[in-house]
Amino acid sequence: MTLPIFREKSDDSVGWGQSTGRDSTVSAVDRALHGLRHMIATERLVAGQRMPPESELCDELDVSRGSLREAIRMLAALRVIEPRHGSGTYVSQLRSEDIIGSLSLTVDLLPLTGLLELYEIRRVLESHAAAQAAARMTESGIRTLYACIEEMEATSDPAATFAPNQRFHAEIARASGNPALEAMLEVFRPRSHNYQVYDLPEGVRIKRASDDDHRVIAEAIANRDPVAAATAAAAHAAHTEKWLRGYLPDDGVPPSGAAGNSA
Amino acid sequence: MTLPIFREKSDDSVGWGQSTGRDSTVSAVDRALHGLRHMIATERLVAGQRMPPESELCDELDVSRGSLREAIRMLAALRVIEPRHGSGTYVSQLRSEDIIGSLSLTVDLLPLTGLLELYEIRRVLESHAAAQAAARMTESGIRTLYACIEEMEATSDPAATFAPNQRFHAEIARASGNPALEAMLEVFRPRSHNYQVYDLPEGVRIKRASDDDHRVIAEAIANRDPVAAATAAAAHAAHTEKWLRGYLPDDGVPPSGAAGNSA
DNA sequence: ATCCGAGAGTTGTCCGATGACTTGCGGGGA
DNA sequence: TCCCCGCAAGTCATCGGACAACTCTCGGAT
Repeated sequence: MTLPIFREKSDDSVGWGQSTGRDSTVSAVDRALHGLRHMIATERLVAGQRMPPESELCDELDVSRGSLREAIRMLAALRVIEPRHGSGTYVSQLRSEDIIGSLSLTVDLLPLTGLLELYEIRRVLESHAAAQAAARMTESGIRTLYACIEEMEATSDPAATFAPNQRFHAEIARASGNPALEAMLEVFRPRSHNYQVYDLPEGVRIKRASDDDHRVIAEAIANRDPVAAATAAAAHAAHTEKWLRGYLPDDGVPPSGAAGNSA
Repeated sequence: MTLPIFREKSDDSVGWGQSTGRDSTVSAVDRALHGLRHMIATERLVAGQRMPPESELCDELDVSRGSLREAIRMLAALRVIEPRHGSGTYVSQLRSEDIIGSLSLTVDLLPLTGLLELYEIRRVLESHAAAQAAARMTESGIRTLYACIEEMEATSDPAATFAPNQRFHAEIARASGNPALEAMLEVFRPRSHNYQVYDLPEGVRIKRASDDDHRVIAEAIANRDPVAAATAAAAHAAHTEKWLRGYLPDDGVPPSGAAGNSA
């Protein structure tokens, strides 16, 4: 691997490690964080490798063990490293899906307005994934899609539709062949169920519309028609987005009568 | 005080630990992490609010101060909370662009194969943003685009093209009107410069092709033609992706079956 | 050859103390 | 009266040490 001309950015990560220039403007945790990150960026530590023990890292980075551990936890939250009790701290595989998966803890905390911004992204990506799936999905995958559809249509219980709905979309995402895309759609999707649109007064109508959407998507994929699949998936995501937007005026109140939508 | 602790496991505690599922005993840091997250999710702490001091949180969550601080750092790395020295720890604004921006520290660490997976996503999103920009960008924004283009074309120094290139794409992203989309493109973009494609033997040709791409994109946006803008932006991203892919096959191992990865 | 226990190595957790920074309050001077 | 300054309380930042919990290897016993 001589090729990757790896240019470590010179933003604020120069001269880490020497205690003489202990810049008072940089906190100890930042020193440890950037120091560890630098070790990985420069491939001194490679994916899957066990890192030196905390005591050595403390010595090299010139921070206390407490500060070092806080930096370690930050990188662990970002799925860059993975501490194992009693064994050591390991660099993760650094796969794109892992990195993106680090958002799973936080998207649930977004207010509805921020969530809707993510839904525009989701709509575009879901559409793209469906197009790819139309070209790549296996026959057995397509059969799985229809199995999910039938399972969803067989019940009107919102809780029972959750799992097959997840599987349906996950199957399409996986067929896209891009793990990063799959992970991103996975992160964005589950939140749509925190607001339980099926419990609205129009729940029955909404569920039927959703079922119809799923059939159209599956048909397009089965017909190997990427454009139709993309269109259908975008429409489906747009529907969800529209229903969700109904929650905007007052939080938690169904928008039957008090819908003062401004968008 | 002596609360029996929150035991509502079956609510929203999914997808955060991919380990082999040993949840019989929960570590102290996990208790603190989920406790804090739960306070925010249930809106006991709202965006922008100052959190209780660490001593109180330690008492309530029943963890030591060290473990609590590690949990705090994890949420801080995810941009959910923000500690301020001497003042207190505050819940962030919880905007989608903040959450997505937490990836900025990690994308630089991805190996090239993972980066290429992100580039497929980037291509789709850049295309969408360009289409939106064609419909929404102001006249002054369009003038800025051309100013960036001229600045880029005026030099052949890779370092000098970096800034205007950033501004060009950032302007289009901002014109999309979606802060989350803007942040995501911002996260994905800068990495393209860590591999300095302009320093390749074909650098001159590549740069000219890139300049041409930028002109086509700007023309389409100026003509208020979303479809043309989307196409041009997708083509531009695809070009970058192709050049970057040139770094891939480098090896001491013969590329049998293209690394087995289902592209 | 297999099983198992001891021991070294490593991370997890807690405690106490001190430094650094912010903020608000009140005193002193113009 | 008004403004500036300094003090003090509150809070986070950092350090050092100690012990517990866990993993893994190695050597002995069966």
